[in-house]
Amino acid sequence: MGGLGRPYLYLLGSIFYSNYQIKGVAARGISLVGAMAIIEGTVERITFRNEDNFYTVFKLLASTGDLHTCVGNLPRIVVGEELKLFGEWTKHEQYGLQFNTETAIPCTPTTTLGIERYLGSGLIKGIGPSTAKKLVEKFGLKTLDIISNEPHRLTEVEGIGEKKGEIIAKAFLEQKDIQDVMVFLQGNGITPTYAVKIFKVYGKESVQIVQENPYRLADDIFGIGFKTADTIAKNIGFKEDDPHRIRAGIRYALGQAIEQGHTYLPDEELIKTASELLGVDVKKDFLAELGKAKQLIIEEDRCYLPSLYEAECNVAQRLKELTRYVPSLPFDLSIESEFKLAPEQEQAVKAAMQEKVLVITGGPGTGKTTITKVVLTMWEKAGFKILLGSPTGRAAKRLAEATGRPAKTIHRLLEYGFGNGGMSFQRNEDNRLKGDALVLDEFSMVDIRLMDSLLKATDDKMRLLFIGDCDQLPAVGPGNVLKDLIASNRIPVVRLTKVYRQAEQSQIVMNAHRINQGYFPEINNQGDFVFMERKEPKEIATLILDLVSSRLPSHIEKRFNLSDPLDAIQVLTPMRRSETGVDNLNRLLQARLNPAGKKNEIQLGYRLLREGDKVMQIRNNYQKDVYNGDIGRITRIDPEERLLEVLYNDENGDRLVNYEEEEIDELTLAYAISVHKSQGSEYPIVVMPVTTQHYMLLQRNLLYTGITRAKKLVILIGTKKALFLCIKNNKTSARYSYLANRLQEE
DNA sequence: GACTTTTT
Repeated sequence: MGGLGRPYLYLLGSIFYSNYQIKGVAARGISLVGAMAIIEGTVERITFRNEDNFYTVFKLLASTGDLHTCVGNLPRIVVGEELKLFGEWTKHEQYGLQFNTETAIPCTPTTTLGIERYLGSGLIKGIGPSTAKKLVEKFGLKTLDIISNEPHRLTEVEGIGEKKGEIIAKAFLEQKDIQDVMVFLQGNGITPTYAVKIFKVYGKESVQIVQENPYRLADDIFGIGFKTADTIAKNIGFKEDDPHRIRAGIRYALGQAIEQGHTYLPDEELIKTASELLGVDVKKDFLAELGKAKQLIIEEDRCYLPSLYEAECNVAQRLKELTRYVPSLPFDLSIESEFKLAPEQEQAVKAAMQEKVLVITGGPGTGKTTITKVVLTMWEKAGFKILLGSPTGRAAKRLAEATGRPAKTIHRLLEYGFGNGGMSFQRNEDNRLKGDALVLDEFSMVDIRLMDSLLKATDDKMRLLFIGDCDQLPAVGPGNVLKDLIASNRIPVVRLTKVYRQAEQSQIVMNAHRINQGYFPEINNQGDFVFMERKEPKEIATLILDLVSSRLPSHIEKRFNLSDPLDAIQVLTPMRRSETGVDNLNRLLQARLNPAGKKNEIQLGYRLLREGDKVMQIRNNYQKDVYNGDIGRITRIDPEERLLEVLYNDENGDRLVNYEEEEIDELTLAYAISVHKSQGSEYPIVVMPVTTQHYMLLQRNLLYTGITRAKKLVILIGTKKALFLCIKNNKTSARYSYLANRLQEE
């Protein structure tokens, strides 16, 4: 049974026992013993159904006359259908005795009533309840035989002409096709959900297509990747060195590289990773072959997926086009004096007046916001219509607050939405953005694809101002856009180095700079930068708990004049899993800081939320005006109504936001959050583990981003070795990208 | 040693 996934079989409107079905049932017979039970009956009522995952709660009227509550993931179910269910009885806390269905096989209806209900269920196009009634009145128990074997006799029924008879017979046969396909697919390790998706795309050719080249599934079916396709291929007897497998594997390897941030891979490296991945020696000829088939773009030794090659070339070409046109505005000294600019900042504003495309980069506290405000004021004075955007919802909100002007996410700016048969940007080369200038903040988070979309939608005459911190974490998506623009030396750049916001003697700032330059931070634990040595992950977690629950809070009021420790202290950690990861720390911190008691709670899946919990919104919600990364406190949970209320505190003061049950998955515990999530936010005090447990994520810019989130105090806990590894690992800047070179090409 | 995550 290996590789078959869940022992799960469901036949769509099965009437015929085809070969596939017999094989399928026989194969599963082994597992239908022991704890498994079998019940049979008619579907009486569907109580609940989720069309996304086919989770269904229904009542089954058994032949004994009992009415059973049954649950399970059934891709297709209709009232009146007779089903044989394989599964086990379970006891649900709230709903009592239930039959948990693993496998459901529709039975051929055995009574005239069953046949009538089955045919009239809507399962077969062209037959409704009244036609079903007439058919059964005429043919009785033989109705189904006649539809499939003697369809011409259907005209004997009053009201059914030749045409309608044909439609009915055809729809009935289609059901049989679906059934065959479903049985074949499910028999080869494909879950019912995907079997339905596959059938929707390939129709009755599904079996043939999958048998010929299961790797096509990875291209054609959303949600099926190389791994699943490979499992299916194995099941139906594909060899490890099958050319289909190798070609698909090469593209998968390239896809993996893209997930790591590369825009291309050099051919040698692609061959090496593909060979390792497939467990087969991949010959270089395959690359050339894929190149010929346009499934790969090969430029010298660089191998690209076509979409990324286009994106990278277009970004370079578009930037060259846009910079060709050079406008100039006078630099207005009267505004400058209002804002009191330092020389470096003045230079940045001047550049923004003169350049068509400009990059301003600098760390926290170097005055990026001030500069932005001055530039906006001056541009507005010149009568410019200005667009403001950020890669994330939260950053857009902050930009709007900081500048007092509307700002949107880049996605909203480009009107991401349904069109052209799918989700896409409605602002594009055919429908460009209107305006004189576009200002983008947190530009380090923009990847090559988004940059491509953005430049396509940018009007030729529009000025572009990109603002970001090139030492922060790179974009999640592929490319190194900000760093490449800077490295190319073809785009005007202003680098802000002087820190104005934090006191010069701040060790946070000083050490952030040291780390950036690859030096070990100065640690004397006298100032605002503290390192506490702990080796074992357990010790680290314990120390974090102690610090956050008792040791720090007693200091907070005296030293920092902060009242609420929960607001003031933020635990940051590089990853989700592991003992010192987000999930575990949240569990521990919730138990310590907000233990169970008289407070109301709500349990959703594995997540437990309690009144008083510190939570974070993890999706933009424009109706509620809360954004991915916003942190608040649960003030009330109504377990009866399954409602929840969160208090957010932002520039506009306190604000209560209500969540209904189905919206609660937009929230997660936020006692500890990932460093990635913290990007763009600042906290008075940051506590962060630095341990070799997080080996893969010990990166310089991750450490840099983490510590620069702290305004007053940062406490690192872990080993000097881990800290050292972090600082030495500058690999993220070594993403394969050719954008800088393309910008330099004439 | 295998990890982070944006957008609608």
